[in-house]
Amino acid sequence: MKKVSQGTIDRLILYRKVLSRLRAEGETNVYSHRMAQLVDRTSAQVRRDIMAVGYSGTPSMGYSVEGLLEGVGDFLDDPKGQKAAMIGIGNLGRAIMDYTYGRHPRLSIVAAFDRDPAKVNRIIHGTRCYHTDDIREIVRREGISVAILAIPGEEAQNIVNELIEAGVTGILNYTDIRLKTPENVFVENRDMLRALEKVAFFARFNNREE
Amino acid sequence: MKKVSQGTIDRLILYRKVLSRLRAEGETNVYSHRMAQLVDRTSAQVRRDIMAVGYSGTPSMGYSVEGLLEGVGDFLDDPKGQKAAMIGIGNLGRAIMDYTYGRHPRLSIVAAFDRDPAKVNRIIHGTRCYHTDDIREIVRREGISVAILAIPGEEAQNIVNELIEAGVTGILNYTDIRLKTPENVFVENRDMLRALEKVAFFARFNNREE
DNA sequence: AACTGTGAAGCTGTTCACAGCG
DNA sequence: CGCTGTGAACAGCTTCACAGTT
Repeated sequence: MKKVSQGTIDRLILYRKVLSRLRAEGETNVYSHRMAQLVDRTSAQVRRDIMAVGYSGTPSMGYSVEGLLEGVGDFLDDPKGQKAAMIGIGNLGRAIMDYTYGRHPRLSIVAAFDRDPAKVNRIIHGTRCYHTDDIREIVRREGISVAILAIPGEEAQNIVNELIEAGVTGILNYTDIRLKTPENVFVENRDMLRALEKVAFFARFNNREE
Repeated sequence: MKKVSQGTIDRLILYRKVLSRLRAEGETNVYSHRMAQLVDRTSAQVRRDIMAVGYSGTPSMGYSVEGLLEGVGDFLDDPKGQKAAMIGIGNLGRAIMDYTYGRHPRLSIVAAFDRDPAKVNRIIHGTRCYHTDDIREIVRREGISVAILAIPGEEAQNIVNELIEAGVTGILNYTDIRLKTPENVFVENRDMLRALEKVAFFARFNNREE
């Protein structure tokens, strides 16, 4: 596959959500201009992004909502599905599990880990919680490729090392530390304090949108 | 002030954190090359970013850790301080309050809101929780400029309207809906499911870092 | 007439590379 | 010498604008 930018992926994920709402509203077709309006972008950009997935519309009808949804889904998702692990089930871990539960057909959190023995063996939304000592074993056995870090920073690097060793190649990092990872592992940092600082900065000036 | 990109702000926030660690470790000076290494960027970019804050180093010593820290702080922070409100104190709201509590000298969460009467009037880390009906009054009275949305999507737009009317100009949106806001309000979207989808996508290929 | 798909132009942010300095 | 600060080159992404299609 040719290279696709992070921006394009971000937007495709957004288009998918918009499209599924359109479908729910009974729309069968949509023009790039309407899509653009719904996500606050230009129509040219919408068309470019859609080029990346290899789906084509027609000048007369625009895009088929159903067809484009499928095209975007095939592009973004692994057809075999992907499994994720939640590391840490404090308030944040639980919030994310609540929020994502049952929302995605081909991507789901199938295991949770915590080092508090009181939490081990609990079930959250059908997902079993294990001890962090068992990360390597479970991740490997389940074929988990994505991990969400919702723990305090101190332990993070060690756990990440184990995750990677067990086959994880994508990490969603809510920790405030900078992880050291090999080239082929994708890390998305989502430090919440840093996000707040950023918003505070731009709140001080009259500014552009995201 | 001239225009500064979001990327530069993101990195300055990061530099600040790195610098304060260096200070804690007793370092008094630092070169752009070392900074670059610590945040995984090029030295040229570090120097460019620092140009934006208007601080200067010297060829012989690089940058003074103390001086640069102060320069970056003066650039990023409002000297009068800024106040933030937390909207929603479910798991996510509490996680963020725990995590950010006492971590920033010039930016703090001074009020929380929830519509569950059982939560109203509780105190979390010294922060009072009010009913969402009182948002307009409290936000205005306290001079709150930033809000963090940690509620289900349905209510979000209405609450945002009130927040903006009361003077909020920056929103950190953990909701999955796209907010409609006037030009001069800055919105940072942090939908957690979308973040997970993104990581899952890039986890499938051997990829670049953030 | 209005849309898609897309070369090509335009822009923004990043990196190069070097003058100037201690 | 090795560093900073920065003009200039470069790269990547976004937008323009239009040929092709129905």
